[in-house]
Amino acid sequence: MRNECKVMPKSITRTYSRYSREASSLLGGLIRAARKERKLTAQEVADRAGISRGLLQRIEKGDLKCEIGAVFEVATIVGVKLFDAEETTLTKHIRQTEDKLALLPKSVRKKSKAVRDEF
Amino acid sequence: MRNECKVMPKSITRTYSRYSREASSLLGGLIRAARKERKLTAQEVADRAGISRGLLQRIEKGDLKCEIGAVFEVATIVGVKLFDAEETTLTKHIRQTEDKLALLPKSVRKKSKAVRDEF
DNA sequence: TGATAATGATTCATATAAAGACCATAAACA
DNA sequence: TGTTTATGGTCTTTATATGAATCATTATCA
Repeated sequence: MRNECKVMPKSITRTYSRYSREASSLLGGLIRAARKERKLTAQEVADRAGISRGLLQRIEKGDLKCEIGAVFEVATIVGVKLFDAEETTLTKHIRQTEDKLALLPKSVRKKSKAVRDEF
Repeated sequence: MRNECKVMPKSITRTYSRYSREASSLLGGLIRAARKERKLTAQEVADRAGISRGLLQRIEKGDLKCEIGAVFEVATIVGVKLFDAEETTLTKHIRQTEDKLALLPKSVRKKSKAVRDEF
């Protein structure tokens, strides 16, 4: 007898681009390499980041389904710089981006679909 | 009467370092700026990334509690390069990291706590 | 080489992120 | 300036990521 379940749980399977997968994989590898270079155990880093060892494992594997905050924390702890920018420069960058945003239009307007290019 | 709830739901409040917060804020800002420059609506980008508009909003705000996969997807779509590396270079980088890892010891060993430095 | 510690992998319960629908506001363009 | 569209926020439900515990395997060091 097929379909034993009464209601099929419709799971949402996300798909990721190759670039995303590779970027995450690289980041995870960098974190792992940095951790070993600094001779830190997985448990130590996990404790310092306030996460579980299991999650750290997934992060180092480049699992895309981790919250970005945990990844950034771990990266910071083991010394992997995001954007290879210094702490001081980072704030400046943020301000520059805000300025740039101020110049751009606040909302993007699309042409109406009722444009008559039918024939 | 205090303690109305039978069981207190112990919520896990994560704390983040300033660097993580700033890095995420910067990334979100870059994404938002890039999206506007390319004249894409939030809905368009969300659809292409396969996420909801609400999640995109949080990503652009630099919310640290988003899955990194969604953030990377969006970044890729609007043209924000992680690691400012080309797609081709990325694979090479990954390989280099793997090589580097192969040279490092497979597990990190801490000195036993029973080290007698008591007095 | 033996003892100990780190890692890798699984499982389960639970906190919570995400989707989806909704409304209010604001901004763009005719 | 009126109309339409994009955005920002809130709420509820559902899917799922995370923590915790456990076990097997491997690697390190005495």
